[in-house]
Amino acid sequence: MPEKKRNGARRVTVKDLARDLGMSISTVSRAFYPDAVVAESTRSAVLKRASELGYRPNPFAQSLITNKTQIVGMVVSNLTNPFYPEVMTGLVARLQAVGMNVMLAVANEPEKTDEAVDLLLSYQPDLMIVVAVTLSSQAHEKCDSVGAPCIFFNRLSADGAGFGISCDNAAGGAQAADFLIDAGHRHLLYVSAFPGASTNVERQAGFCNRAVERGLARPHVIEAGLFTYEAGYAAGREVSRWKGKVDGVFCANDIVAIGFIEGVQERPGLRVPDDISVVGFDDINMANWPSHRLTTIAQPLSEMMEATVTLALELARDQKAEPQITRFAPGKLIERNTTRSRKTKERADVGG
Amino acid sequence: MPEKKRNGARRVTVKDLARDLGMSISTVSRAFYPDAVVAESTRSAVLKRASELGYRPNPFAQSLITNKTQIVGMVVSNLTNPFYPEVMTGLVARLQAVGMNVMLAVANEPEKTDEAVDLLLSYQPDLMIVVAVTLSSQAHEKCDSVGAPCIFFNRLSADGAGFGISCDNAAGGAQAADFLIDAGHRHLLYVSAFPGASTNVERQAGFCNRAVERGLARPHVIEAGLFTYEAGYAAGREVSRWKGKVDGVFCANDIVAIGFIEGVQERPGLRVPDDISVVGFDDINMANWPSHRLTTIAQPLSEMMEATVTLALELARDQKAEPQITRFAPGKLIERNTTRSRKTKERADVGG
DNA sequence: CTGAAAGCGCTTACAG
DNA sequence: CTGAAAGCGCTTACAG
Repeated sequence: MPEKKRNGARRVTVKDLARDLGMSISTVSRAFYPDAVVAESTRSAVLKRASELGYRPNPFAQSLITNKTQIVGMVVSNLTNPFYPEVMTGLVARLQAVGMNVMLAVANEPEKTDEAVDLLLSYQPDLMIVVAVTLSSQAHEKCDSVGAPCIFFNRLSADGAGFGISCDNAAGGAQAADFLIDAGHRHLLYVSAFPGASTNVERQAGFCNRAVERGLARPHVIEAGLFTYEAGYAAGREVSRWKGKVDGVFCANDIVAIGFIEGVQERPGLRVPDDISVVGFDDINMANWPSHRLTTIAQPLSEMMEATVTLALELARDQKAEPQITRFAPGKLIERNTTRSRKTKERADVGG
Repeated sequence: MPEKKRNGARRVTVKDLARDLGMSISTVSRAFYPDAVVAESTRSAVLKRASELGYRPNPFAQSLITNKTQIVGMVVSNLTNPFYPEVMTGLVARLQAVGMNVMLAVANEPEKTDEAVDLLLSYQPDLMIVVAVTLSSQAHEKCDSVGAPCIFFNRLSADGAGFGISCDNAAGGAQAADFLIDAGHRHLLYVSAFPGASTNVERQAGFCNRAVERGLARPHVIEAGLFTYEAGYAAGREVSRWKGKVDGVFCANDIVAIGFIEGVQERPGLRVPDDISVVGFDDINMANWPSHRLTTIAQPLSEMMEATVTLALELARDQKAEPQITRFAPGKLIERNTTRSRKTKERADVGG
């Protein structure tokens, strides 16, 4: 039996429901819009019967009229950093809860990002959420021009345009510097990840500037290049071969820090935290595993995700015209086993 | 300026394009369908102008007619297992490449799975891909009944229905048993994860049955309960306190194995691999990190993903009526640092 | 090979 | 408060 739909179960439409209820389709339709004017008794009758019959308005037909799709286009990359699966899951779950659907595109190769955005855009998402991706300015403009404003989550857009939800990374960097300096470290190093990422730039600036403010030499910087374990590991190996002394390290994020620690310990006799203290950023789950026990600064993730959903809802309703960047204060530094105090007795006494 | 659309850039429609080209909208429309009969010169003219003007057929309007959406609904959970971000990324990228869009739902709480599926279904996906989720049979039936067949990736459906892409987990389990037994282990243990998962059941059966075939006592089984680091860790701690001797362990997957190893070593003097060998399953990236160097069996992930995309394409075209399960042979066991031979001299001699 | 017309499943002014 | 009608952007028999 070819030429037959996979199965007979035709979807029930407004027409069916209207006939069943002996009403016009206009009335039935209105019942699904809280703001539409319709007798309360009519509405409840419609809704009741609809759920019995399993009727749901066809979102495609709806969007043809309303120009709203309830779709959010989400562009992600680099899910090898466990921070992002956490973000994705949290965001998608929250968005689902308010009735929005997430259409996903992955942009692992930067060259393909624009293409991925295009594909997404053909479904006319009400807005875009960009996670851990650097959008070309053409792509960004295109989104805006078809009416899908972009929210940049965590990493902000290169041109500073669009909506942004992030944490105060500079303050986080400063916090890391203060912690290391207070604990007696004098030879600081920043392990940079992707140099084009706002998160990286801000954490580095916050860290280095604070060190200088506190009277130290400007910290060394080594460029790992990416927000990955492998990049951190390679940086760690390199540092392990340095002549110059380094006693306190702040890494661009946790996964880089974890890689760095393993890389730096490749040199026999070089130990974390005995010889070098290492601080990460994000507080991913793994940072608390017994094998890592990484000292780190937590991102205020729930707040950031809530704010994103709230903003998404506003944007989907065409409000909130003015793009703006919202920053949340990072959490307190969580001291675990990859840092230790280097105070001499004397200094310790002075410091209280 | 309220009451004004976010910006003027109205999307260009067939009508616009037809007028511009001086053709009928029927002709223009046909140009986008390779099978439609239209003069080649006409088609290329249309396509050329379309790309100049940035025209793309509105997929919503299209799907209203064709009943095809090019959307695949993807249900995932447990992205804390790094295996799944790898899967998701790979699958989404490949699906994108063939022009399909992925609509994502996360089902972290089992109770909410049906709801998530419902939301997805309202967008009439051509098919569903279910990853690491146990679907209720109602949910599964509902998908089928609205014409969205399900592909279960890796973990098969509880009722064995639907399409499935998996690896031969039983063979993998047997492989683990052979490896451990050949290396002189005699006291085997299987660390079970989620007992309802087909992957878990099959790996366990393959492992235990092979051990018995080879003349050993049926291996012990400890139920960690979930496919997570934490579950593996807890199981490891418990095993570390056992009186009975265990020398060879096969864990339901890598992340459980990594947790198990750290948990079991909590007991002073108990070492992996010196006292206990541990084998995982999946060969996630992390298994090869210096801190883990986990002996494991790789999944034939690329093959599995390719097969999924091929099947998805067929299903989207209404072919392939008969649900079936496809299994790929697992990779060879990769020996790293969490296992070692326990052969006595004598036995080693005998074994060659 | 091309065009005019019907219709997919909805929403929304417009009357009443 | 409700209904008839127009129309969103497309595709696809049906004629020619």
